[in-house]
Amino acid sequence: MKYWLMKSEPDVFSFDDLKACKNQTEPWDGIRNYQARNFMRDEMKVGDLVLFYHSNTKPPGVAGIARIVKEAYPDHTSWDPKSKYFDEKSSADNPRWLMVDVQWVAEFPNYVSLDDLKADSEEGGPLDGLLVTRRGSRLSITPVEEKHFLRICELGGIDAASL
DNA sequence: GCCAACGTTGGC
DNA sequence: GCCAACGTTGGC
Repeated sequence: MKYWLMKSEPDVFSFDDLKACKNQTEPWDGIRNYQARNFMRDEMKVGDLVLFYHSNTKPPGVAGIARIVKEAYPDHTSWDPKSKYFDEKSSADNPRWLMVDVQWVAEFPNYVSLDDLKADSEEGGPLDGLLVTRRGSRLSITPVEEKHFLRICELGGIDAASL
């Protein structure tokens, strides 16, 4: 099993929004970055756990845990001219973009802010090497090492063994 | 709202 | 295949 961090702007789609979805599950559409797409296509499996990160908000940080419940399949918004995610180079016959289905799992009792993450990301710290705290990191889907995932659960106040 | 960092596009 | 121009992300 792998671990991931996925960014979403809460004004667009928040962790609470995911909880309110039918079956607490929603397709993660709109990914238009090849590196992120390739992670979904090549590495994401059902059962992988996801840190749900709120970007472009105050403060940015991890709101809780989600889970991959459906592996990569074509993102239909990419060939819908009415969608803001429309890409004229994508079609149903030859889809360029993919999405996965994500299910809400548990909210962190303690929101883990970006400052909290940074505080542990210094050299030799428990989150040393975490991609999201690297300068200039803009990738919306990043892999997370197991030890980092466990530490962030600890900061969030959730026993990872209970997931 | 600013802007640094990074990705994509397209002319050559 | 290079790289300048442009667009986007996302913290601040």
